[in-house]
Amino acid sequence: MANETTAAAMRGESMRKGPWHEDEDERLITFVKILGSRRWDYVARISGLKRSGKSCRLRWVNYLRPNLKHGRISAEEETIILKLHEKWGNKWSMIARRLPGRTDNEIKNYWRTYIRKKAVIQDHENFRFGEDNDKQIFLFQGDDSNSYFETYNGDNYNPCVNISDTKNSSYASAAVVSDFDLIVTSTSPYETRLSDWISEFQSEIKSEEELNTTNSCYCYPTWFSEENDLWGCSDTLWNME
DNA sequence: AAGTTAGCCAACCGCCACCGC
DNA sequence: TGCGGTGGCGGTTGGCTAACT
Repeated sequence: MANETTAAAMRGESMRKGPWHEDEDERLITFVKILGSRRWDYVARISGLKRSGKSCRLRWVNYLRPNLKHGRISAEEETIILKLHEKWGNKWSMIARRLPGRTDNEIKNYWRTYIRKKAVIQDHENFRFGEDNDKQIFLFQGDDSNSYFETYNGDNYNPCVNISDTKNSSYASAAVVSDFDLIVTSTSPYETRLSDWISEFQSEIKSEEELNTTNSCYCYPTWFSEENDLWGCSDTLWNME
């Protein structure tokens, strides 16, 4: 761990990092056959690989272990992943145990690249109008140039308000928001991404405001007010409880 | 043909739980 | 009982490559 590396450094060893070479793989396989796939620190030391035990374990589990399947996830596997994720959430190792030959890392990567993307697209295709003040609301602009808001319930973003529908809105209009699409759907911790986004959004909006373009429209969610402003990052947007 | 962007995936990092001393 | 070492896990990063402009 930090300490594994530190310990190695204290022994005067420099740890290798980065991609594994073929000869390292061969050596690791040999020593795992002899010593077993348990005491990784021991395997790392005895084998003479200048890798941490953790790194050895990871390489073995994700790449060298026998009976690993490499290649595309099948439709059946995808179905299983979807079902189990729905049931267990991001318990990648649990899900992986139900998919022989697949690693948690592989499933995690797959989820991030394919399934999530699909889910987002599906959301957008099926988006329905509605309003739910108990949820957090975010501004989007889709491909079809319809701006709308989405709610976040802790797991998903669900479209809810078409802001072009001014009759229905407690949202004031003032300036156009350009080219926003799927801004809040990324997978990093929510607050971090959101605050990054807010910063970018803020500068973009402000510059647009300075231009004072016609055909423009700011859209404020219901919790927005002079005292409680979006850019001041106050209150409900960051309060997920 | 060269530069840029997006997608993919291997590997790393940080946290936590467990275990033995 | 507390502490250090270790393994496991989920989140994140960075590099490679293919696709696009």
